[in-house]
Amino acid sequence: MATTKKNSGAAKKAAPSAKKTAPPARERLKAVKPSGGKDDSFFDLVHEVARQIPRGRVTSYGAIAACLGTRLSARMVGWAMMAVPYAKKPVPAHRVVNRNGLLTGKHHYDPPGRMQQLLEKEGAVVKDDKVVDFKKLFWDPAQEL
DNA sequence: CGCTTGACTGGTA
DNA sequence: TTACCAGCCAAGC
Repeated sequence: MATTKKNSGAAKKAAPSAKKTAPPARERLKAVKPSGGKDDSFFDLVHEVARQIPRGRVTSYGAIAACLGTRLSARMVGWAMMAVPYAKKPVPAHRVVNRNGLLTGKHHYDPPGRMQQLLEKEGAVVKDDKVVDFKKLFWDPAQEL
């Protein structure tokens, strides 16, 4: 989104043309690499935390980032989420929403509405693409972990 | 080797 | 109240 000021006329390419961009070499590399369990990749870290999210519970990127010690790198968490589908283990990315409780990543799901469906199926109430009582359903990784 | 983009957040204007 | 700026890490071209 070119949040910064350097967005001027950078609207030439924008976003990878292919929705299913090639899986991050990082993820694939460790896949074949006998890491033994954990990786030094930031992605896996995020994936692990996200997997710890209880059913019917949601969390925010900042919470995960803070849990990892990189509160200022919430962006990376989002990037890691992009690699979720490429991750070896299933990651409930639908339980990860932004600090507003808005399903920002729903667009990345096969069907754009699947994220909401999953949340509703878990018992969460989603309205207008945002989690109702998000604060109540909020699950703090640092608190549980 | 360097710049841009990106599923974000928090603070300031 | 909403809008914009600045900071962080990583991958792609």
